[in-house]
Formats: sequence, C-alpha cells, structure tokens
Amino acid sequence: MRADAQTVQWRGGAGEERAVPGPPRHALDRFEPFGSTIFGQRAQAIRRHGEQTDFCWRLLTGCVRTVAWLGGGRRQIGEFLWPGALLGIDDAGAHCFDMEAVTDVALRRYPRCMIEAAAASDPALALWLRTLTAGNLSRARQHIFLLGRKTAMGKIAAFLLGLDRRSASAHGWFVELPMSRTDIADHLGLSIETVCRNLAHLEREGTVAILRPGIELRDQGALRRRACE
Amino acid sequence: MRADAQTVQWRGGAGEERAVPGPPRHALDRFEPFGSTIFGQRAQAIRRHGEQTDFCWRLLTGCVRTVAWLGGGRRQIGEFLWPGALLGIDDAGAHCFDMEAVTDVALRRYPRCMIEAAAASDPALALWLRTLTAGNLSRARQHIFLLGRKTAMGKIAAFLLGLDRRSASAHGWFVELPMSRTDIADHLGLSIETVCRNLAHLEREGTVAILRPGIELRDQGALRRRACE
DNA sequence: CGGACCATTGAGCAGAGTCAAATGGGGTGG
DNA sequence: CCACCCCATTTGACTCTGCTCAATGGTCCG
Repeated sequence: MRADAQTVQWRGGAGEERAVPGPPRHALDRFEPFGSTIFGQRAQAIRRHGEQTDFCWRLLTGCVRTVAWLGGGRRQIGEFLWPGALLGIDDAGAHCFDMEAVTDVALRRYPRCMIEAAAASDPALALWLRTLTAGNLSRARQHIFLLGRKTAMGKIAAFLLGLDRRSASAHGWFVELPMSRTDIADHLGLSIETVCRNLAHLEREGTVAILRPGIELRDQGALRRRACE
Repeated sequence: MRADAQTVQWRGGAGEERAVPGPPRHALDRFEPFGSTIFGQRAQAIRRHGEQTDFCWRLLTGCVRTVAWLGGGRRQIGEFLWPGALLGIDDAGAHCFDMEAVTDVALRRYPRCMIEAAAASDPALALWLRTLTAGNLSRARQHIFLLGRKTAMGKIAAFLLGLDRRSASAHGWFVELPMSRTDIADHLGLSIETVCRNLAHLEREGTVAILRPGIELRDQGALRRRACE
C-alpha cells in the first residue's frame, strides 16, 4: 500500500518576509503586499482534491506534483511543477486533483479572488492568465499524446528530454530527479518496475548515467530517437 | 495503411447567410457581421498541423476530431468536438495537431485577430475566453487520467458515459457514434480490435446495445462500475 | 455483381504488469 | 563509530492484458 501524503502544519505565516530566489513575475508584482511566503515539507499536501480555497500559489523553490486517485489505489500524476509555476489559478471551481510537495517547497501565496477581481477590469492581466492557462493546456495535450501512443521506453525517454532545468556536466547534461520512481511511474502510466528496467537499459547502452539524485543525459540523439517509440 | 484526410475545396463562401441551428454564443454575437458560414465534408481537414491561420471557428453541426501524428503511422485523437465548440482559439501560436471533420460539418468562421483585439480591451470577453480554455484544460486532464490508469474496458465505458448529447430511447439512452472504431481506438490509446471486442462483450452482457450508427446505454450502473476499471 | 472499406472474430504473441526476493543507502540509536 | 532498521530501488520469474496478423462478414456504391 502506498503512503499517503500527510497533513502537517505549514511553517511560515502570513506576511513573513524572506529573500527568495528568482525574479518576481511582473504580472503579480502589484499583489506582493497581499502575498505571504509559506514553506512546506516533502510529501505534504498543499491543496486537497475538492477543497475550496481562496488562494493561489507561486512556486518559489522545490517541486510539486498534481495527483488524482482512482479506485484500487491507482494513482495518476498529472504534472510536475517547477519554480515559477503558478498553482491553483486555472481550475475554475472543480479541483479534481491534489497538489503535493515532492520536495520541501517555498511558496508565495496570494488571495485568489483579488487577482480574479483585478483581471475583471484589467485586460492585460486577463490576457496573461489566459496565456498561462493556454500553456498548461498545450502541455496537457502533449502528455495525452505520450500516454496514448508511446511504448514504455518512448515515454521514459520523452520524460527525460522534457525535463528542462539542465546543467552541463562532465559527459553531457545533468538533470535532477527529485521525485521517486513511483512518482515517475504514475506520471507515465507505467509500473515502477518497468521504469527501473528501462532506465537500467538506457544506462547499460550508455545513453544515460544514473547519478542519484539525478540523471546524466550522455547521448541526446539516441534519447530523442527512443522518445519516438 | 490508414487513409489520410483529403484536402478538398470548401463549399460556401464568405458572408454567405444560412439558417443555422442552435442559439448563438452571446460572446460572439458582436462578431457575427464579420463571420462567414462554411461547410466541410467528412474526413476533410479544417486546419492542418503547423498551419498559421487568422481564423477561429464555431462548430454549428457535425463532429470534429483533433489529430496528432507520431512516426510509424501511430495516431492520437485528442478530443472530439461537438456543436457549440469554439475551435482554434486556445492554442496560441503552435498548432501541434490537425483538425478534421468526422462527419459533414457546418462552421461559422470568425477573424481571430479581431476577437483577440477586442479581448485586449474587453475584460468580459477575455474572461469568457479564459473560462473556455480552462474548460478545455479540465477535460484534457480528465483524459490524461483515463489514458494513464484505466484498463481497455474502463476506457471504453468511460468514453461512452462521457458522450453527452443523449436521447431517451426504448431501453435506455441512445448516443450517436459518428466516428469510426479506428477513431475511438486512437482516442483511447487502444487497437481497433480491442475496441470491438470490448463493445461486443458489453453487448453480450446486456449493458449496451449496438444500434448503428450509435449505441444504446441500457445499464448505466454497470457501465459506471466498468468505467472505474 | 464486384470492389472498397469498415467491423468483427479468432489464434498466437509479446510488452508490460504482478509477485517475490535481493540489494543498497540513509538515518537512528546504542 | 558501528549495527540495525526502514524504505526505495533493482532484478528475476512468471502471468496476462492487449496487440498483431489473418480471415470472414456486412454495407454502401458504382
């Protein structure tokens, strides 16, 4: 049985000020006085399925997953969210999935209704929100394609290539994988074992090197070829 | 090998007026003078992948599919669109899929840049567009869930239940299935044969009745139970 | 009537899942 | 510092769902 995310008290309170990395989103600048920085621990729920909240969050550091449940313990991870992402703004009303911290996270929380109200009289902000939502839609459609018609190896290769936030390293590009194998499996619609086996296969053939807590992409050409499977 | 959609001349021209069923979308009313009604045939492409167009379309009658291709003839159908849907407004810039007519269709075509321009100074219109996009996003996420973690039977049952536009009939609800088995298979990430076999199974056990060109849902409880597989 | 195309059904195969066991790394407490 | 435990990952053996290949039947149209 899979460990559920615990419900834990958040550290940090309203109005707390802290130096946070990354440039602020211009569109949210004007809401900064009403924002508060909060911190969450690994595996903690940020917002539960069906929960009505008056907030949205900008992810400052760490990684967040969106989780949906089906009967029988089956789990689907919709997406992984990285610093800069705005959470909880584009699902009007029906929140049909949970948001959970993959790692310890720092979030900047804003009163949602205030943003909505501002958007109702500020076309530029409204446009920005729409562009944001359209981007999420585009990514979701990409993922539909991956889930529907790719082999296990194709899914894994595409997933690795889709992780931006790479850094140069000795033999290629290094990408961090803060999430567990279980998370990856539930994101790609595979079993943990299949994820492991295919990663091992990629490593044996020299396409990647598994350097916990991440992976080094050594042959992106080969990876791109496999991503088409 | 699968037959590709043909590129055919559209019937109907700019400004042509015709009585069209369904109430007009209020938000588009003001653009009616600049719209034109056009007609397309079964299997015809409305917009090709990568094509830059200055239009968006409101579907008046018929059914449209969005199609993406992977190497090796693999095809994924993102969604089926029904009368009332607005096409080609929420994919900013990168159109990474084709739109094709499943049946003969009637469309009302609007100049897209005009709508965009209006939205830039009209918050209500901008909000409407965002709501539209958010709805599409929500449906896409739903589909991700279906593709990732449901069995073949679960996918098919969920697909049948997801088709609205039902009408009462002798032994239950009748839903039209204007698309081919191949289309359904490519939408659900299955093979044609698996779709057939599972539909046959549902019919044998009395859950549905296959009454071409549609299906009668006779036992929605059973169907809902199966949709969780 | 014949051909094209789609749907259906059957037989066999294989990719991915399940079950089970071994390995390994990190943290804790003695 | 080391032993131990816990849990995630890895690997192996076997199963099974769904795919492939192939043959048949139905329907529409020329």
